[in-house]
Amino acid sequence: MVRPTMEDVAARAGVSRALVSLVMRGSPKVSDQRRNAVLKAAEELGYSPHAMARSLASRTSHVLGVMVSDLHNAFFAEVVDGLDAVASEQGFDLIINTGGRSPARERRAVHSLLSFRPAGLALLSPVVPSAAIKSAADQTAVVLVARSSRLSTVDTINDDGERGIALAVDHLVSLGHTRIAHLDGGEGTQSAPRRRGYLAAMEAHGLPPRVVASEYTDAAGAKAVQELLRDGEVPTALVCCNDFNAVGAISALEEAGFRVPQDVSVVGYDNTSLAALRHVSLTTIDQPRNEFGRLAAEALLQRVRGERTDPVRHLLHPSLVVRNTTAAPGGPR
Amino acid sequence: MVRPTMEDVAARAGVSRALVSLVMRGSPKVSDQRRNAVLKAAEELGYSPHAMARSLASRTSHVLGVMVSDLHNAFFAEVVDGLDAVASEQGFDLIINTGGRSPARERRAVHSLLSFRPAGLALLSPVVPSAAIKSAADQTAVVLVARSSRLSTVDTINDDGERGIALAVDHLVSLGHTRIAHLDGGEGTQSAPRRRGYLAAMEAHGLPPRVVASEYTDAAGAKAVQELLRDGEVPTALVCCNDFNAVGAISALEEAGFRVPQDVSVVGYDNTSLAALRHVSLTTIDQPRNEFGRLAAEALLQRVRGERTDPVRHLLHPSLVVRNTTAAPGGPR
DNA sequence: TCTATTGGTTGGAGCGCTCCAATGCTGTAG
DNA sequence: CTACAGCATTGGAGCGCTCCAACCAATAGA
Repeated sequence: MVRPTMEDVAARAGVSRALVSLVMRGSPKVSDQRRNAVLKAAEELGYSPHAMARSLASRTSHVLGVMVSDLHNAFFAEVVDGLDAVASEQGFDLIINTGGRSPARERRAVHSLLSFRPAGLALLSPVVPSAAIKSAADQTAVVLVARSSRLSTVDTINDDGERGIALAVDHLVSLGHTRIAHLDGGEGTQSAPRRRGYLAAMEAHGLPPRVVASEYTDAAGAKAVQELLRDGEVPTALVCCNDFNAVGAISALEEAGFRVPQDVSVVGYDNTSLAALRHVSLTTIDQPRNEFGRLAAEALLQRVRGERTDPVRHLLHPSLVVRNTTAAPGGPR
Repeated sequence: MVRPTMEDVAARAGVSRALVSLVMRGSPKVSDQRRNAVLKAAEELGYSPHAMARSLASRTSHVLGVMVSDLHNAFFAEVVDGLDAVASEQGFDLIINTGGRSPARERRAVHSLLSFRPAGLALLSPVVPSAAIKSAADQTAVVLVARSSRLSTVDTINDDGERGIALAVDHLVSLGHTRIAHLDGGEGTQSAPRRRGYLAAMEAHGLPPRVVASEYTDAAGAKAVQELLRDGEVPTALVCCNDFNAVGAISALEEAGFRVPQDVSVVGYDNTSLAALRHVSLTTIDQPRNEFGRLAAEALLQRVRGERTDPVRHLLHPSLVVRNTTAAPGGPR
């Protein structure tokens, strides 16, 4: 349980501690003979450098902190994949932490991450107040994913929600739909641009909009459809605020005797793995999640390397994924 | 961007560095007057202790490393929640890392985690070879979740897969089913005990077993059902290796004109959030995931505190969650 | 032959903190 | 008035490492 130090390796290899340090950092100015001796000694002792001591001494960090607001959401898993790919390519380690969608827990999580003095911090869809983000940004490079901000010291990566919803509406219109309703995400992040996108797209097509209050869950989607049915006026297509909401809407429709897509077409948002299941096979809007992560890591690393101090605002293009929940009104084909 | 140190706080409060250290660690042997002065100075400077320097100096760590084999799987999110709850309660921080289900990446992830010299390490369903686990266990306390091991230096937390599948079979038998097939998880972890449980339960009921090779994905579940149908002999109930597999099986059944549960009953395993969706509403076996995490954290902390050196082997009881994919053969009621 | 130059190697200082032994300071007993 | 606790407080050493200036051949140039 007691790990060897650089000193131990040096003693075993018959060299100085500084030389071991050079070898460990892959310096070219070490003779092959010594290098091999050091590597051999390290191997034999099972030595690996102490990351904390290293960063303390070098006054630099090779760690990026990542605060995931909700680990249960697979959306973030892919963002993390993207972050990880770029980070590890550049020799950075990720330390991840979760905030459980509660501002208090998130605050603690950010605090804990900062106590490791990371080179940068990626906040994935954080719910903490802007002031907390600002204070984090005073201490390290910060990038926000799926949350916008006007702070001049933080970078942001978002998808263009207006455009995404417009893709959905355009798709439905091109199939021949005219009565298209939107199940709204309410207070959720990103629901405002999605609503705006819906209203703008409907207007552009000269169609009357119909926004139904809902939320980002399948239960809410089902409830919204039930209300819609009670009102008697059933649209021929539904643009939902996300995939869960869409799946809930679909089950409520089917329970009420409507067939999807023959009677009603449904479009989700996010292209979660759920949407891809053949049992669901949901037409939806895909966000380039992996790209979110990659860009977030790159934004951080640019700041770390001092290449940039101006904030960047990435607005990525979503894309339409057509599956089996949309068709022309009145039946497929 | 340059953070204040203990020295700065000490200077501002007009005390020594050591006194600040005592205050930061909540020592009782500090006069209220000085304590307040220090806290005030720290507040004004926006100081928070440097976790790495602290752990370097104290030769102790308040960090637990967590290697999640697959972030995309929400199963682990709940395990992490459990870990987090216990850890933070005891003043420990979690640093999470992911292995992406690849032994090479996992090895790197574990290495990276170890370079922080964590007090303990939780490996969630790791796929690395046993030797790698052993070498980690030489360096710190290790607990394995959803993977068994005979290593005497590591603790393990698993669900009783045999019992879980038996619950499923018993449920189906009690509904009147006799032709019950098992879609097997193949090479996946935990698929062996599940298969054993199935065979034992069928035998106990005096029924002929039927194991169909499959995998832990919805595509594999669909494929297995298609093969079953091609063979002509359709069972009245399917016990699947996990929820994804079950959902795939259901869509293949429906595509072939069978109704679930009227014609065929289907049971999943894991009780993922997918199973709870009303559109799916899958009868399944629940594993106490949060409890996995809590027990894992506790096992680690017991070792850290030196309360125990013998390994513990937790085998938790799964439970049956009845939803709408199971019914008596020949239709509900 | 002597001085530069180069490339490899080293000891020492110091990163921000904890821990310990030692210090100063009360207050009380002798 | 001295002695001695008992307590709050402090300087210094040291955790494992990096970085720098200094050092030491060995070779090249004059």
